Amino acid sequence: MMEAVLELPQFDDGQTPHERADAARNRLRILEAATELVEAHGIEHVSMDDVARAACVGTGTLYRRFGDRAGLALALLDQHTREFQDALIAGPPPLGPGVPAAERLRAFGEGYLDLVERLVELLVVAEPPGRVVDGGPYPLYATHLALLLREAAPHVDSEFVAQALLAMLRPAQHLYARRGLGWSLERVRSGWCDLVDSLSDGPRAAR
Amino acid sequence: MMEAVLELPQFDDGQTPHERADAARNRLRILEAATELVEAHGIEHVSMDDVARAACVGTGTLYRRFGDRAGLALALLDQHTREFQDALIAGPPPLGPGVPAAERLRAFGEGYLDLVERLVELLVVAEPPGRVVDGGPYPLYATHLALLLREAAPHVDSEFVAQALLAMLRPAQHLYARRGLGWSLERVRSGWCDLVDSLSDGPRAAR
DNA sequence: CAAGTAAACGGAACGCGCTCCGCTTAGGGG
DNA sequence: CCCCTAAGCGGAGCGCGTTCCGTTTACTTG
Repeated sequence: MMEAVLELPQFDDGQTPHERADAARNRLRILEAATELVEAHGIEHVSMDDVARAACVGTGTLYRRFGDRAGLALALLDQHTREFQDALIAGPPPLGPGVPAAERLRAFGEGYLDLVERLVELLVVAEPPGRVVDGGPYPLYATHLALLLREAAPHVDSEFVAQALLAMLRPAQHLYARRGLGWSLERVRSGWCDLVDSLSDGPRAAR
Repeated sequence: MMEAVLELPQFDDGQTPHERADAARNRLRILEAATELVEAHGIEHVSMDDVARAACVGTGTLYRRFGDRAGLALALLDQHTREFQDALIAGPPPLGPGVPAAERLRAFGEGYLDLVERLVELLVVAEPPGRVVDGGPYPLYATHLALLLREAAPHVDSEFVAQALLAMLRPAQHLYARRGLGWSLERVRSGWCDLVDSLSDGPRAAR
């Protein structure tokens, strides 16, 4: 039931035992095969067995490497999201540092919405029902937003509001807004901006 | 793949063909058996086959009545949520009408949080990944919140903010806040209140 | 009350995610 | 260079949600 630490593609820091050569080779094979299959058919039409077969690997191997379907999806997502994360921390403004927090909040929403828009299906799979939890990039996003909010909206519980804002951007939620409600991306975009602006609007009297 | 209209426990309005006696009896049996099993073991330990067996019914019947596992969970939820819904529309203030919108917004959050707290597991099952959509009580909640927001926070897209607020109360999200993040119910509660208050705080200059 | 028919029934069967376990092999120590 | 062992491997197997389809049955019509 997936409780082992789950080997990550981490560097050998002397602490972790070192990843065996065949293991590394298989991880690559799997990632490669999965990427190709997903690009071709969309993740909802690719089963774990499909990936295993295409990678010439047993299903056991697949699960040992990635834990479960969500973990594999997360790994496929990794390259795409890493780029965005780097831009947040050290990229050019307004996404990166160098402008007022309120502006960066808007930029975060717009940038992330683009990401979600492109990768919804993968994101949905990477985030199964009872497990918005660990692993993914959400903790980073949450911290990032909380930090910005402390500056832009010091009058509220910034961690809570960070989570609330993030909740709206969750893939399932976005899917609902876009497909279920039929909202345009522009509406969501400007809704986000209005919302963060109205939270930022000058600190008012403490309650 | 569940596209038929899905028979609801609706009254015979002359338009719908009339539900056959055996069908009605089986619906009751299933609901009864499911309620009991879920109370006894928690929904995560009750399979569809378990329910079918306990209700002395084929699995086919189960699926014809309720569409899928989520539909069954929704039906089990129905009685609990109906009460809350009635209170929203016609109950005593501050949940029902009769006080300022800002106050009712707070009351909604607190009341709904209690509901979620009691019924998370069921709610999670009732809301599978790609389907925050139709059926459940969410549309009602969304409309309700949007209405209140139009009064309390006229300066933003009230439908959008309604969805955003609702997103934070979604079962999976709540589970994450409570268990993943370890937040107390009180923190979530007061986070909600702060948030809606800070949205309500006097209309400010239109942007 | 008999016959016709659409609806409902039940459970075998399917697909898929995930686990388990006996076998194989990489890689370090002697 | 060989041996030993822990890590890795593969795929049969399991549980469960869901579907399919041949059979049964409640209601209607005459």
